[in-house]
Amino acid sequence: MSDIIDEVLSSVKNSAVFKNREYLLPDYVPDELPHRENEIKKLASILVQLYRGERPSNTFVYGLTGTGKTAVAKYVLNSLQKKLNNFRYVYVNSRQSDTPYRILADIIEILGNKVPFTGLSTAELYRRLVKELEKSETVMIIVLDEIDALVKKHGDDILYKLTRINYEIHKSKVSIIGITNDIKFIDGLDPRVRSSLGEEELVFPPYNAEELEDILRRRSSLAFKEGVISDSVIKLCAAIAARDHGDARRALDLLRVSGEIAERYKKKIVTEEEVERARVEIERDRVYEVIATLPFHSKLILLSIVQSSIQDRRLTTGEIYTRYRELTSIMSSESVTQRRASDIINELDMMGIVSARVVNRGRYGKTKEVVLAVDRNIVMKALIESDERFADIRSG
DNA sequence: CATCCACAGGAAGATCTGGTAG
DNA sequence: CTACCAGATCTTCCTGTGGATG
Repeated sequence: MSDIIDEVLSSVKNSAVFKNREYLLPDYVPDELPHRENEIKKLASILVQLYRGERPSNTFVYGLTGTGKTAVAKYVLNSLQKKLNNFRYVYVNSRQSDTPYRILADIIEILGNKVPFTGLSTAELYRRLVKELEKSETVMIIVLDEIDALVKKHGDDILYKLTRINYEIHKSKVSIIGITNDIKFIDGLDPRVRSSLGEEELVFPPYNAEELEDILRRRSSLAFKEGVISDSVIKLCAAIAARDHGDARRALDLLRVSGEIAERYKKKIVTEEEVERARVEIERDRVYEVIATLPFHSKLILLSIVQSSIQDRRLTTGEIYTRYRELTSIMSSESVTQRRASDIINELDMMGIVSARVVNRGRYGKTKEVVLAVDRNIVMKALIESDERFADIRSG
């Protein structure tokens, strides 16, 4: 038994491919951020107010995913922290902590106080945060990453409260850095929030293919052994990611998974073939994961879509709902209303599992046309494996 | 050219879970 | 114990709508 474990362990230790895989993981923050020098400079010059103990302007940071927004923010704050000791900062990812309650709880916890996981009112948490800030006399920088996700779900109320917090505290000062992928989202904000949060703005352009190549080269020389990665593989990964709005994270993932695949098949070098496989595998894993964690009725709606799709025919909400009702009656389960089903279809669309678009068919009404956007076999696999209630339902 | 299909999707609130405070 | 809270999910009720068709 332990032979097997030893074998697996030694295969990782004596990897033929990787020198140090960590450098390719998404949460690794490199010592230098190539091609983001301008952004670093701009952000630093905003935050440099801290040097005089003043509150820096609230700042909006825009840029598509994988353009280095988070990395730059963390990098600048960490570097400043080392040089100046007169401020504190909190980083909150508002996709993970996607409720007002969690945001406040996270901030308070990082400040060093425990709060219950649930049960209090947000007003109470806000009060506690104020109290916590009044304990000491510092400048507090709050970084809210991916705030668009939060605002979409819960509105801009918390943002308003956070921007107003300076009027309630006297000893400390708070400054907010809001990071967003979605530029349009600013327009939907309450004008008061927009003006106070957007005192400064910083835009991150996507990386172009050359810049991506450079980044990949630097990282792969740290992560891979000599000669494993050829220049053409780098170029391919960069090209794929550049096509997808210059997402560096995507490019790095691609490179890492390609390496993992090469390793799994006991190859000594990574070729274009592994990159292609990696691309497929990354997408498949993402889809599987998303489906497996869906709520029960969302899964049922999805199953209805799979079962009623014949080739690439587009389905209407009504057709899907009819099949869904059949399924719930077979399973003797409750069913949700069509109103809810319509929202669920929209959710599946946003996750990229189906593609839905609203069409007007004149006399034949307004509806959504829905097609499955992923391989049905993966859908079935994910459904069957994630919930035993689907175990005996086969496609057809 | 008005009609009317087959829904879209907004608003408000109900129900339930899993919690706190005193 | 009571009173209360947030958040997820869902319902009920609703108004809105582009264009094929009679």
